[in-house]
Amino acid sequence: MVASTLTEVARLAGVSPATASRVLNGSARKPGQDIAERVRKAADSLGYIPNAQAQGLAKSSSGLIGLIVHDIADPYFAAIARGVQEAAREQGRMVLLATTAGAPADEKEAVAAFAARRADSIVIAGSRSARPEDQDGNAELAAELDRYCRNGGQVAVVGHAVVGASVSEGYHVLTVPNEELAATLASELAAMRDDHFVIIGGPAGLFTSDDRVRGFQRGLAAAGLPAAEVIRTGFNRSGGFEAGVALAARIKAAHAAEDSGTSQTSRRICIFAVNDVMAIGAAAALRSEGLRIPRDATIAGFDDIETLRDFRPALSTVHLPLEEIGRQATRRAAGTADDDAAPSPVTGHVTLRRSTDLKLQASASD
Amino acid sequence: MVASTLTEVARLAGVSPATASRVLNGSARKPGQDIAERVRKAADSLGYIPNAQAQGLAKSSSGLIGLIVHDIADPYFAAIARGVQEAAREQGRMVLLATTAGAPADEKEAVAAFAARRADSIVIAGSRSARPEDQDGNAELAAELDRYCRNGGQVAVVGHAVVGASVSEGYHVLTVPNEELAATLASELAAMRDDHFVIIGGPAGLFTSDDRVRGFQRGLAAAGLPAAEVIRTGFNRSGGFEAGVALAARIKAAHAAEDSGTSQTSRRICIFAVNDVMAIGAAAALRSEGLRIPRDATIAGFDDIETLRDFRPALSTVHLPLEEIGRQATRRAAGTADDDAAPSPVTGHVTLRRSTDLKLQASASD
DNA sequence: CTGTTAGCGCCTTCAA
DNA sequence: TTGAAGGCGCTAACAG
Repeated sequence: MVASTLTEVARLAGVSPATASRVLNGSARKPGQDIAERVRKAADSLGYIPNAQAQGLAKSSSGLIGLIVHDIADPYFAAIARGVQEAAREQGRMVLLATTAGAPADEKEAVAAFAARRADSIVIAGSRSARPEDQDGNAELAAELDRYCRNGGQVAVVGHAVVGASVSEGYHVLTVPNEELAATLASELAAMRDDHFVIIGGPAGLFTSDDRVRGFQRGLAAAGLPAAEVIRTGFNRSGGFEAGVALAARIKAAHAAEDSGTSQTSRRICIFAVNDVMAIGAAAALRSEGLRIPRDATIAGFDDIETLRDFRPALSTVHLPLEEIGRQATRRAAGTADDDAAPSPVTGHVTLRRSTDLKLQASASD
Repeated sequence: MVASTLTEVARLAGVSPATASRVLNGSARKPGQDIAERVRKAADSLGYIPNAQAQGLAKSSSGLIGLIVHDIADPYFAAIARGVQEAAREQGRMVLLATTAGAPADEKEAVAAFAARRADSIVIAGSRSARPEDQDGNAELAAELDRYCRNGGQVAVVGHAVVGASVSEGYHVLTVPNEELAATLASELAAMRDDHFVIIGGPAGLFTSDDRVRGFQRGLAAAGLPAAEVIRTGFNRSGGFEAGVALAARIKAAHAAEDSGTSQTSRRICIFAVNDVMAIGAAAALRSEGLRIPRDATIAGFDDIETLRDFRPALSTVHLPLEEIGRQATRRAAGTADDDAAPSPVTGHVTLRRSTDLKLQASASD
């Protein structure tokens, strides 16, 4: 990587590097028109591009913002990433991407790498984990973040604070009302049916999942219903699919029992998958087993992933402003938002669609 | 951003910065065990993190790889990004993300920004455009890329070369057989039906779209069929939806004519949307107009987007190894792949599913 | 307003 | 093997 330098430009323009710097890159001082013109001409005749590394070194700031996600191909993270990217652009920064599959140890590495690059701020988008196997990783991550913040870095975490993180200057948490929204979803669903509820959750210890499970149970309780059974599985499409297979077997067994008169009319199952992708997986499983939604079972998800909106039957879910969350987190970490004191909170809303539509249960409607 | 420096570590360990550097960061020379130990201890007692900017400045290389996409939230790009990210990780590099909505002018900016950061290589994933309004932007982009390459940068472009780019050292194009695959798709579809074909394409001038349209027409011609009508619209879900609305009207009109005996039996329509997202949009439009697929019309897409696989009716499409494409491009740009001479080409394959299943046309099957 | 002088933190010859 | 010195490209004080 060889390129013309500021010094070369300056020489060609017959001025000092300092002057060239002043005209080419922002500075409080404004050089004379004639000189400025000369420098600018020299600059683009040489195709000069400032060396951001050198600038960063000199100013000790990089114009970089680090983004940590579990998986950039997951539509949930992709949507957040879009928001982050947008906000970064507004701030005139670039985003550095790191994917970690949710492993705190990897996240720690990513933070260290961002710190090494002197990223101005870091946005952590993936769900926090309190699983025992992540304990050590979490501690290291917390330590790394702490150091980063002490060195003047800004951090914004989506959802929950990093386990063990000591609150310090420059550490912001963008709370997502997962629990409340899940509770609302539960009560709206419970209000109009007599179903048997089952929750398909992620691994225990994953905050986002746990919150949603807890909230849903709370909503059920508030409606005077017993707690739902919780099936723990992977926090992704295939996890949902597996759980769906198991549930399908159960549903079919119940149908069979019912048909043979062995048991009284079995209650229908209403499935709550803690995210849309899992819900889609579960729905696919039911369908592959010959069951139909909402006829044989109803189902709801969480997130309201855009790409999944055209899925049929339309998935009942909880809308989350993913892109906005990304933007907010980024702004928060930039200190741009003075509203750090009273940050505009993230809000979502329950969106009931056909996948939980009772009126359709009688008729076969895929 | 204040952090402990190599000098501090060296002082604490009682050695020279040079030695500390040799211990902490890779070097040919290996310092003595005892000394090395001392340095390492000093380093992490101070929480030393090397300043990548300074390292980059000194070595003039950054460990950065720039990725340019239209929109990171688009599942097509998200999938490619995953591959890029993976390959970058293998190479021990980090990825810098830029989104441009496909505007060459923005892409030029992005390249300049990457160059400023001294990115080791750049991967451009978005479709190239030859639209008149992009002419100037393309020229600038080509110039910028050329300069970047001349300065030692490596560039890999997915699909087509940038319009006007003069082939230079370090400029790689990862060809995607869009045309061939589209032709194959057309012939496979044509082989088993007597439908009236309609193509929903992106704006004229978008290479990826144009290639697929051309290929499809070629396949039709090879099957002895007349060229299909092409509807030009946005290269995204809403473009597909709009086109779908128009087609739905036409289909319904034909049905009405048929019912009233005004016309003879109208032939069914087989829609080819140049990408999956557009196909889904079109399908949604038909559905919202009360039409069913494949009963009232069949439809096929292109890309085989993972998130869309659970869509019903399952979408016929052309599978593209998106993630692998991202990986390959990244490797190519790293010079890692000696196979630049005989690079393993990208291959895809036609995947026919229910959305074009003729046997289902008689029965209503969503 | 312009030029000069120091570094920013690190790597890399070159001597020792 | 280790240390000393110079420079990567730029900015920020300080003179003039």
